Amino acid sequence: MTDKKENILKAALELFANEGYNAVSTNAIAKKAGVSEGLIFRHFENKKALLDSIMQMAEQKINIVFAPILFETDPLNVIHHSISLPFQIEESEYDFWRLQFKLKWQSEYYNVDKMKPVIDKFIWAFTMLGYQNPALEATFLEQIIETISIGILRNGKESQLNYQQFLINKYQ
Amino acid sequence: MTDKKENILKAALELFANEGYNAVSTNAIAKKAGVSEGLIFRHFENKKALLDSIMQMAEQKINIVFAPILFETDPLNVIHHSISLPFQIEESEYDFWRLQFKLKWQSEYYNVDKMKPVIDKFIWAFTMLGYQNPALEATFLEQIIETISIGILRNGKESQLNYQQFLINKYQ
DNA sequence: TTTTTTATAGTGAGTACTTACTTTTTATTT
DNA sequence: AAATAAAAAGTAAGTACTCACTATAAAAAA
Repeated sequence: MTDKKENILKAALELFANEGYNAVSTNAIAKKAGVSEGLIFRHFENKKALLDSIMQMAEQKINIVFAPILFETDPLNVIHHSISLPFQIEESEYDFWRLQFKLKWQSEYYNVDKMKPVIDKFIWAFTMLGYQNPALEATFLEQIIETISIGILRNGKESQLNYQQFLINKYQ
Repeated sequence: MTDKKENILKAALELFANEGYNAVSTNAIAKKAGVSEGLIFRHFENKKALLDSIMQMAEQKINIVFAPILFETDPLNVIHHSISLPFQIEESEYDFWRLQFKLKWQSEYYNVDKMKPVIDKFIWAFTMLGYQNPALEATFLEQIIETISIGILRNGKESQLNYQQFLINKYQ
């Protein structure tokens, strides 16, 4: 991948994440990336394909982030690790995640199955720990993690630290 | 308010909620509302003011929906009633709420204080019930309610019914 | 009551400008 | 010189918004 292509992807990510896909023009992306507008269309078929390319990278990142949980063998660790996960996101990747949550509200990008392996792991963990309703506990935990992530993206990690401890105590 | 003005508001709400503000043209709104494009700008200063008008109506609805909770005198009822609240949303109002959640990701519309009175009521309830950390429990509950609401808007009420019972059992 | 005035509601073609995308021209590498 | 990469210029279809004008209806004056 050429430098300029990477610049385009980076610029597009930042703009899409903060302003929204429709609000950002290809001209604005080109300017931010320091390239001509035409170059965008040499590297990507159209504006939509540029977004798709970003989202594909996102899916890889999601897999990497959740991989340690899938390999975790201690059920309680699965839960505690999951709660702590959002706090390990680097600030440089916030745009990435902001875009994910934004696009969750654009139906064509909402993909339920993306989290399936993680939820299955949660169900396994809650079963092992003898919880009454592992399936519901699992989706509950998933949503809690999402909520913390949103809180961090909006108000920073510090704002959610108490919350992290509070939740870890809940799951003992 | 004239019929046509109401048509414009209705059409704009539906389109904004499903496609997103920037993705919808005033031309599309006019066509859906069955009016001339010019009429939109007679009734509203600009496209943004049309959205503002919709959001103002939304704020009123939010107040009405949460009012019963603020007047509730039994702390456990506050919690149970809150969990059940999302299930009382009528299907005809889904667009309304979808737009709310969508715009939460557009910073200028995100208003923390909107829910302040409700959270204060939650804190009061958890304090009365002798919980160790009422403030954190309150934001936790708020986020749970938001999560259920999102689930309902995405997958319908039925999909969240088990969840409702599960949560009410959690708070006994 | 009839006529006149004034305000409001509504239209649809036109405005300047922006959009995503294409074609042509220029620079750089092999 | 040939091939590739990038920039610049261009295009046609939209975009939000305006404007001159008409239709309706309420208020005021006769």
